[in-house]
Amino acid sequence: MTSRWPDLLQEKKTEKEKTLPPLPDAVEGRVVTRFAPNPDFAIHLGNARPALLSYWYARQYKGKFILRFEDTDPRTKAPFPEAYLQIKEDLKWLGVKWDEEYIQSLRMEVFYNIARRLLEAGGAYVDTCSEEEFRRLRNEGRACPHRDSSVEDNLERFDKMLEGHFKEGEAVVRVKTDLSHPDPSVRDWVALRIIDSSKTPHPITGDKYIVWPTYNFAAGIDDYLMGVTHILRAKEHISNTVKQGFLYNHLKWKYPVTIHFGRLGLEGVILSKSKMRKMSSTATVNPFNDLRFGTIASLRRRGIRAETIHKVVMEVGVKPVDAKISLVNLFAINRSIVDPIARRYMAVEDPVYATLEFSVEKLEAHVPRRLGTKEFGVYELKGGDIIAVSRVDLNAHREKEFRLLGLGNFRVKGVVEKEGRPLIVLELTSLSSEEARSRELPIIQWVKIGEHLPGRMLVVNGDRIESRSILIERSVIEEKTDNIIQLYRIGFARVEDVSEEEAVLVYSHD
RNA sequence: GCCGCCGUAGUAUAGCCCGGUCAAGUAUGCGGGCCUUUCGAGCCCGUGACCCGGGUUCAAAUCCCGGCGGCGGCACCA
Repeated sequence: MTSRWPDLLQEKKTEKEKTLPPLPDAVEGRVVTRFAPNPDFAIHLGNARPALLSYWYARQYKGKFILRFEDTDPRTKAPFPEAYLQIKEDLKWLGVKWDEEYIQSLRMEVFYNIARRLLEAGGAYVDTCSEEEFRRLRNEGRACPHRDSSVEDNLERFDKMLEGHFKEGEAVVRVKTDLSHPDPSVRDWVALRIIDSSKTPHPITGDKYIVWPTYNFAAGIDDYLMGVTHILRAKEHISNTVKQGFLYNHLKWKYPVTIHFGRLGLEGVILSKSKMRKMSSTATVNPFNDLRFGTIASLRRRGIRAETIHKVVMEVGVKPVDAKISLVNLFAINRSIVDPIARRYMAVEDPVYATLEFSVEKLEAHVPRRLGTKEFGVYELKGGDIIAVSRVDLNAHREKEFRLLGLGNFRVKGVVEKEGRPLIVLELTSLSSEEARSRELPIIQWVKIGEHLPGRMLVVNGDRIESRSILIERSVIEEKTDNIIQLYRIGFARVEDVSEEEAVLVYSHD
């Protein structure tokens, strides 16, 4: 008994790090999970939850993880050809690796075969009632006349569906469930329907198929055929689990262990796929990473790191409650990750030009590049050199002394004209940073002309994206695309593109 | 029509399943202080909350009942 006490004490101390709870009925080496996105758009933060949790569990139990594209609606959720690739890229970026990959639109014969088996088993029927008629009967808990058709009739009419004898809406295959089920949407749900793919061709199979499985039919079948043992998905699928249960009973299959967790929302960005689709219809380059979107591609472009998304998803875990994270909190997590690694640069907006006046021959500036290191940007300044500062800073401190970061303390002495333009004259008062601190002088950043690079910084402002022009230290040229940097007194930004002529940045957060 | 979830500080949330360790944790905000080379970054300290009513219990944020309030999902989308 006494020997157990030290263990207990130690556990208390180390329990800070969140871990995933054990997966029910999981056997090491036998776990199979899947992520099954619809390629009608890129995935967003909400999708990262099932993707990461499914992948993490598969890995934790040394099992298998499957990526499956569920693209069986060319009509109302027409897949985006580019989305298949984008989703794979997003998953890779998130650190998710899949062992197998499937595309449901290439498995249509599989679905048709199971449909025949189901019809043969008497577990389904071809229904040619109108939608309204069926709905009326169903709401009263009554059977539609086709429910009692013979197996032969059903098979024959299913073949007619495949052969194109019916138009959209004229025939569906329904799974027999329970006409008195309290949830009307469960009653004899639709397994296959007709979509006229000559009107709305599928990006992969074109107009080859006109009978398409619904989500519940296709996903239910594939989960079984692919040997999925554990389904991790959001609560919105609870009623789908009930529906698929009837399918599994007809076919004498055992349903996988299912875990339903809450939805993960992000405030301050657009998460609605239909809205994003509409907005991106005019996109010229990449339709998926508009900075206002909550897609993984957009967050990434905005400088959010995969590790940040991992933390958020781990934090919300597999709990059934919905979670809504604010952009501010996402930024806070991201900042803690990015702050130690981001190099610092000075950049100014709306530049005002100034020349420095001092009595020594030259000045040397040391601009700290990286926290806690001896890495500096070093500048030598001689009389007559020109620097730029932000207009707002100059206006705010015109009357007072201020410190130019890494250089010295100055005050505005006057204005001279040079080549027809006004040039502010700044007079050195002291080099001492101690003095600046003790007198609480404001510190502002500056850029030496001649060692600068013009730049643009994209900033999300409400529902608009602004492009602000800046001058930035030329040494930013050493940064690579996707690096996160910090601009003094402005905030963190991601390097989108940098060349000899221009730096393009995307603003992340303070 | 049906199914389900949630109401914790200004905001977003943890804790609730397995009641006591919760005079309630974290982030952000706000107030104050600190920072060897200088930041709207960081660090430290402080501030501030369990929807209402009843019940069970020695003990309830946690269980039960009722009320009020907010939200989500399904139906030939996935």
